[in-house]
Amino acid sequence: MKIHTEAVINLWVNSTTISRNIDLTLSGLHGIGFSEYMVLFHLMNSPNKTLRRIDLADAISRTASGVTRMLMPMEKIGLIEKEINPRDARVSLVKITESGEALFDNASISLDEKSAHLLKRIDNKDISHLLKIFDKLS
Amino acid sequence: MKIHTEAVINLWVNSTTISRNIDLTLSGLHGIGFSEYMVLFHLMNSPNKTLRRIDLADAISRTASGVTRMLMPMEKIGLIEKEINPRDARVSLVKITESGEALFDNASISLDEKSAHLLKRIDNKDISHLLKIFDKLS
DNA sequence: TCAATATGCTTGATTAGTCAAGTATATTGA
DNA sequence: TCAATATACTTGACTAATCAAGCATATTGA
Repeated sequence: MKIHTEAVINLWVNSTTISRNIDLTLSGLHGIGFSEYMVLFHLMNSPNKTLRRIDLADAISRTASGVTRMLMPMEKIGLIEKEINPRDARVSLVKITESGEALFDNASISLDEKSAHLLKRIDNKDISHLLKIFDKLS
Repeated sequence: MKIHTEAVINLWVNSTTISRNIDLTLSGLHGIGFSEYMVLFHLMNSPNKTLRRIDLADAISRTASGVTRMLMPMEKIGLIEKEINPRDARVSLVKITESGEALFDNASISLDEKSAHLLKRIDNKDISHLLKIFDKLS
């Protein structure tokens, strides 16, 4: 078997297992899944903590309609809010709320713990190497 | 941000992008998604090319009912078939068919090409290192 | 021995996501 | 200028997966 294929399969297997695990942890403790966490994560790391829906879709590898559906309950429970773009009326901006930020901060602590646990068999040097490799991918 | 968390997030982001890409390739060329390919993959690597549904579920990080639903169309189009376990009537074994094997072989070629393309920016030494790190995870 | 529990699987109801089509607005180029 | 095209988003119809409940069979321990 070709090593690239082996790498891709291993990537799939491990990330599937890991994200399932994290989904369970986050939803149990904070009521959101890994995808919702990633939405908040991208918002937190954006200028003005605001993003266009289409860019959000791109960031989390989902379609525009997937994002629309996903944000509906998140807006309902007050994690995010809509903002208008005065320059372009087609655009609907998404902004994280105060309570969204608070939840994100708490969820981040849980994620830190869980991540450390999930990767406990990998030493720090290998983790750094892993990050360097991922950097080359993007 | 903690490096373990960063690694987990990068793993998620990259594997999401990559599996989306592979889904498109495989479904366009062979009519199956990455998950279906992984089912065939695990069957091919099992003694007798046969597995219990519950072990399959475990291997691809899905629930038992997810596997039941997923295998229905795969059986319909003749990629897999049911086998009885004479020792335990609760169990329904899954076996890959001849035509399933043929499709798997063809799909593997496409996957090889696509994987090489997706990881083209990573050199072979890094790929090997990546595999070693993944080994430690399991 | 056989009631209690555990295991393997399927099904009904629900949720999450996709695609294709539609709406509204913006941009482009003859 | 303004028709043609492109972009951002939403919606309806569908597909895929989940969970909880249920059924059948196996295993366990008093």
